[in-house]
Amino acid sequence: MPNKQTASMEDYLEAIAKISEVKTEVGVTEISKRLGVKKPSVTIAIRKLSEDDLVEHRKYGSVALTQKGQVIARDVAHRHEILFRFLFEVLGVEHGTAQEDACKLEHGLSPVSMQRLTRFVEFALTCPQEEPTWRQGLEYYLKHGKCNLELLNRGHQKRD
Amino acid sequence: MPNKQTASMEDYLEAIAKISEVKTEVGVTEISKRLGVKKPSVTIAIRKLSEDDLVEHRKYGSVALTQKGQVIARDVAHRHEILFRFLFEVLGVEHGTAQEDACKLEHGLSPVSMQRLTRFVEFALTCPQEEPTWRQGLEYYLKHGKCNLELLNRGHQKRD
DNA sequence: GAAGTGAGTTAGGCTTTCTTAACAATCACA
DNA sequence: TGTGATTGTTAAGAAAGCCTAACTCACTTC
Repeated sequence: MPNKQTASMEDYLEAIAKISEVKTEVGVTEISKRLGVKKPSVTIAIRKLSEDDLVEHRKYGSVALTQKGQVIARDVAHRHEILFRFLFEVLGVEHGTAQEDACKLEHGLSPVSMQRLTRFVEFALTCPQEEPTWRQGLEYYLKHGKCNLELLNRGHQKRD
Repeated sequence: MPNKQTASMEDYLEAIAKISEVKTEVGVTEISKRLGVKKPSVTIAIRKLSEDDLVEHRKYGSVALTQKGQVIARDVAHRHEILFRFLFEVLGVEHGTAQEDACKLEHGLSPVSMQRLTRFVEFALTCPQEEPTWRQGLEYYLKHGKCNLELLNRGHQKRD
């Protein structure tokens, strides 16, 4: 039972994970700043996560993810990462916007679609290194809203 | 002032629009079935939308979108459509899942990203008709998780 | 060791969205 | 025309998330 969490709770878990990459102690204030919510909201969220065994927390102490919490946090972060890369690197969306959008989308995509998107992003960023045409064609299309026919013709020859 | 609506209200508007494509009268029960919520929820939502001048509604009568309501509904439907086509036609996600996911994502994407995605989907589905390699390559990658090198080599020759 | 400061918590309240249960209007048709 | 089924509405309330205000705790500093 991977203990399905709400979008909001997933955000808290993700935030805690991100902060503990950088700091040894994760505090309520830090989480509150990162997520743009007030401290009481954090306290309450932590209580809930704690009841679900996703974080470790003693009153007035610092917060830490449990094993279970880490699993979910990693999953969310992964979803975020993929979406961000898709928006930023493939579609060329501006950095900040891509981050914001990834934050919102990361909770709505089914595992199946996520898996497909992951593959797609990998494909887009690694596979066609020696085949510049389609990424170039995409870039052109994103910019101009129509195909670059010249590029298309240049890029390949009819075989037999 | 385009009267920013919540995800939920957008769903109601979209549903009303979809139903009125098929039926002359849009009823509470119909909306309720389509969105999978109970009728009182619909009544309340309609009251709210009515206060915002997005739907026309007399007690016990049928519901209709106003001009303003139609604008928003069309926009939501468009976002849905693009996301669906991306998931279904480009990524090959199963029809039902693609619909569900599109429903969730359609509220979270910024206009900028949406515009880019639209372009991308157009590009993917129309441009490379004479250039089978990249879609084929993608298909292969989605299935096997790695590049089809043979296809890559077959698809183009080094120029000069 | 008392006082002040910053961090964390509790209490109470608001909004959104949904629910169930009970009531009211409308319509079809005998 | 009256009655029963369908449709729509009201009332009351629950859950999730957020907020402000007011409190408590812990830690530093003199």
